[in-house]
Amino acid sequence: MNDLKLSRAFKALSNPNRLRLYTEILLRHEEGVTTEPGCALTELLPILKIGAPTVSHHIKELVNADLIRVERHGKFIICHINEITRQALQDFLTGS
Amino acid sequence: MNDLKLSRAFKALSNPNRLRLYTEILLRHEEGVTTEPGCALTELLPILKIGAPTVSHHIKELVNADLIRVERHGKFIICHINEITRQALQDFLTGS
DNA sequence: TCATTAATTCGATAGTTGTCAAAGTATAAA
DNA sequence: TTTATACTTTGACAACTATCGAATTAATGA
Repeated sequence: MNDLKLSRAFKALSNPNRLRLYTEILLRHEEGVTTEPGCALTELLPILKIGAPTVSHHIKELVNADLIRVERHGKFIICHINEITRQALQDFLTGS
Repeated sequence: MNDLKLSRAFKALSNPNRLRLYTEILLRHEEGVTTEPGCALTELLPILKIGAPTVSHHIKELVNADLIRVERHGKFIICHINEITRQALQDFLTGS
């Protein structure tokens, strides 16, 4: 993963609200043994003190940075961690 | 390390030029067996296509985000990786 | 079909950022 | 003490970002 792509991923995590969204998706992603995998957008909305349009915008940024992917289930949007990018960031910080 | 502090560190890595600076400091930090530890600012300047004032500004941002620390050796500024922050970011991405 | 819930798009705006040129400070060397 | 090198500060400006309210689209259920 090149410098530019890495910096885009870091930029997506550089906003506190967006970082929080990613963190929550990460948490729910960790569980996922008995429960369904992924995280519904509706669950995330009440966690933050920002409106739906802004959350929507932030989710799009996370997707654009390849940090997460989303899929629609009827009315709902389900968020998933993109493991490949997550691993790439981790590797970068390891120095490998 | 809390959300806000984490997001500040990620923000510092969100600019390609600043990421590059951090990467170079990281590389030189890795070597450091025969050579002196740390990385002189003067070495970094010619790597990027930006002026000295901008590099100075970026270094300050990296310091403010606790990603690196700097020390003056006579005329020169030597940059060092802050291992604690680096480890914290890595831990965050591991989900721990 | 109508009402409800979930999410997105649009337009606006206040605030932030990256960059530079010019001027300034700090240290060392001649 | 003058000169040169290394770096910082300041002021400015174009570009970008986070957020909101209002309007819009998507899907479901009554």
